[in-house]
Amino acid sequence: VTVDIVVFAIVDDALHFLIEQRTRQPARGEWALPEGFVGEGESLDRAARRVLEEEAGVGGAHLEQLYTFGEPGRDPRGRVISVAYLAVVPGGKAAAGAPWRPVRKPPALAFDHGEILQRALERLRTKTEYSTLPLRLLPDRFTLSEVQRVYEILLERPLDKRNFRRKMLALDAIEETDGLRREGAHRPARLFRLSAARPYLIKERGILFPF
Amino acid sequence: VTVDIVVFAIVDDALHFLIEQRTRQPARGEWALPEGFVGEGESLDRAARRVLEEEAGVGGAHLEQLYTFGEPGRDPRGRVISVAYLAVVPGGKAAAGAPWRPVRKPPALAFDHGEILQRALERLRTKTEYSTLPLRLLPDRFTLSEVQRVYEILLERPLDKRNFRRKMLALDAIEETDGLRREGAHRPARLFRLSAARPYLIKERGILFPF
DNA sequence: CCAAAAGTGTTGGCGTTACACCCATGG
DNA sequence: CCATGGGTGTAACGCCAACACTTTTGG
Repeated sequence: VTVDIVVFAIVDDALHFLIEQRTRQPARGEWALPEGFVGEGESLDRAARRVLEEEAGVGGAHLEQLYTFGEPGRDPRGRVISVAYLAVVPGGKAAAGAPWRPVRKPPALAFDHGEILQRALERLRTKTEYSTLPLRLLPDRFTLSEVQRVYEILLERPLDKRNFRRKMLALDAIEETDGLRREGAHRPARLFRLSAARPYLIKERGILFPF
Repeated sequence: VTVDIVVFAIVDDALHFLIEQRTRQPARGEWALPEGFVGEGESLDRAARRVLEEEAGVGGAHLEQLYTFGEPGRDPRGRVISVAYLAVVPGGKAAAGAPWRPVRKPPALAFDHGEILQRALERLRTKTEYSTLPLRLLPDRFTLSEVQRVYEILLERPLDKRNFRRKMLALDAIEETDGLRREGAHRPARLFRLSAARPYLIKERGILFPF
């Protein structure tokens, strides 16, 4: 049993994910998702967190279980069952030299990792619609315009500035700080942070039966 | 690695799930979810389907992966990782003598099966809001009132008849047949079936950004 | 003074909710 | 003829989407 992790970050105004070059057989030299065996006496969540930190060098990220892949032929080592995780890290922490790849044209990946990536993407995009998970892609302090840019990247369409701000603020997921960001020849932007009260919001109400 | 299955059905106008009495150690004699080891060369989905049919005697049900449980201490046999599945079967097929239990006051369950049940319930309720999964709880032919009753049981609140019918029909998930159900001293009810075109609908649009 | 991004309100339309009565049948 | 559940339409309201200009700063 292994854990595989799809780590997302925004790099250069585009959604990227993290890969590793495999150092051992099988698929030595090929690109793959960060992966590791689950240790004896180690929970799945802890294994995922460990792999994320050891293999990918990323700490404190949002991490959630995604799906479990267990097709018999998916790994040449024999029967390997892989519990896939989805991780989301702030763009700033994306180490400069790390092998981030754009999700728009991903490289060929070993095993069934391409399929895992697709499922992670689908989950991230779905959650963009009804949760504040995308806020995890932002650094500690951020402007509302940056939030909007992240949502636009994920949804792949432009959003109306006024409507976006009104809705985002109404969620109470972020709160003002007294900081300002000054950069460039224009009015400084108010800085926000995740609100302590409800840092991660999932809207429970659905589409079918709001009545 | 095992698969555990939470099988839901409507029995006596209440949501029930299926349990089994364990015939072997560990936890012999206790109640538990239908469970089985994943065979060599068997995919997880196929293992789940097999367990569902062999252990629970249910065929042709809707089946989907739910979550993977891997806490080190969850099974006294040692390290057992369990891929949990959610199954939904028509109420009619609920074998008369089968050990269905109401989800409202479930019996004590072995291992961490209580937790698995809770997560399955949460998923089913969430999907009730934005998909037509609940239609799988109905028999081959059904009336609109029966559909409404199922949704009311799952959501635990009454729904307006006219609004419900309008919305349900607008989804194109069910279609009229020319059959009627006559029972009791009142107007017969039109029978419907799952529509061939879109038997399982998930609304993609979310709450946050419909604009 | 100019360029560039930040910030701010209102209105029309559409979708949702609320609501009450007639229909068809069996006994 | 009466009891029972099946079946149907509309109007008011609230929410959402569309839309343009002023503010603040650096150069």
